[in-house]
Amino acid sequence: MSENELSARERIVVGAADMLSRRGLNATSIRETAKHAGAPLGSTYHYFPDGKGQLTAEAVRYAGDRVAKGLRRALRQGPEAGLRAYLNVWRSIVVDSDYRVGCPVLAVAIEEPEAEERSVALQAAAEVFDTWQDLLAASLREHGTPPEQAAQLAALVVAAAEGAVAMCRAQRTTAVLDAVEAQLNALVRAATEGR
Amino acid sequence: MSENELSARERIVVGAADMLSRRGLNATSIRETAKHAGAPLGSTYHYFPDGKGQLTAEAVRYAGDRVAKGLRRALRQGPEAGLRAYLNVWRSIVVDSDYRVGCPVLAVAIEEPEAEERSVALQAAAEVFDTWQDLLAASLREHGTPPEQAAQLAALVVAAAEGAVAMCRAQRTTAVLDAVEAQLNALVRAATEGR
DNA sequence: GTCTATACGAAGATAGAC
DNA sequence: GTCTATCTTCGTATAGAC
Repeated sequence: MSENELSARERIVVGAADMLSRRGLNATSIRETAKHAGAPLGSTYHYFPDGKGQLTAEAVRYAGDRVAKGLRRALRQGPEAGLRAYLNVWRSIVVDSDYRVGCPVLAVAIEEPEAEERSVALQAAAEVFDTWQDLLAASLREHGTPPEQAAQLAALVVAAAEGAVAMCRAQRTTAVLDAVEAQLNALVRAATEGR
Repeated sequence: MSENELSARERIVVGAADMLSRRGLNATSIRETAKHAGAPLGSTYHYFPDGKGQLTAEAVRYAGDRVAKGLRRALRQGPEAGLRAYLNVWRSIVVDSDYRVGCPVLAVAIEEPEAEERSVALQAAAEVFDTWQDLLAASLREHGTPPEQAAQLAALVVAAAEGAVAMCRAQRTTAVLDAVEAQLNALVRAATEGR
């Protein structure tokens, strides 16, 4: 809301997203998130009265929105450009961090919610995945891909990117990301060939 | 090693793999793993003197070997059968657990190793991913797929399955897994068409 | 060789001082 | 309204009794 520098609340959310993408949900403590943002522990419970779940959900939505924004822009030049941009985002994140950073949404998706009711953070993760898929699928449809094929291919793209990022981190190579990009590129091209 | 019932050590490893696949690495405590296996906490440090890293690495290898064994068997009937079996394993795991269980190897892959040196558990995860890819790629090559294409397609299959499992857990639907299966099936069929 | 008891730190969360 | 101090629980790990 201020012109240039982020508010304490924003710094906490951004920091939480970063920690999630490095260490996973459980290893991301509110304590350290606050410290990293230069805020006292009590502040986090002032800004996020519902505790860790609420903060995590906001961090997931923040990260999801950033990727979606970039994807939307790239998709204006067509599905192939969108795919390239999408995969490049993930490749940059992985390589620039020396294989230490991955996807914060995935990190939240793989941890069992403690309570019976569905956690708000997991809900947020599902919505982010849906958004990414829908953006890709809509663009494919607009470029001549039949609806069902478009939805399937969009799901494959998102799933493969998520898996590839995690695998590349373990293997400390971009090999899987490169292979996935080659295969998906060919698929998207074929699916939009007739225009 | 005994005929039918598992040793305490084996029960600990199996339980650790299960907890990893539900809650992730950090939320899988040695304490609870021991309790779940009916063993005292001290025992785990007797069996796994190097602590949590060692136990985690063994759990990852255990889970990886189980999947690899099933995959190897299914691949005897060709790449399409192998793909079907591979995806069915993951679908069963996700659905039978009411979307609470995922892949323990992925869980280990996404958490930053604390020390500078590469953790033994992360190393184990990388090896499991490699094994799965290699099995699929070899089968594809044996059925006429050119080597580079076989390697790329195998990487896509493993990455997409990993991502799809995580996404399905968040969304509480098998939609992504279904979409991924349809797309990969067509790809594998096309890649082995000439036989 | 197995396990009880414990050390020590850090987690989530809150009460209540400023 | 912001933050300090603290409660309670749980984490890894170990010392040393059986």
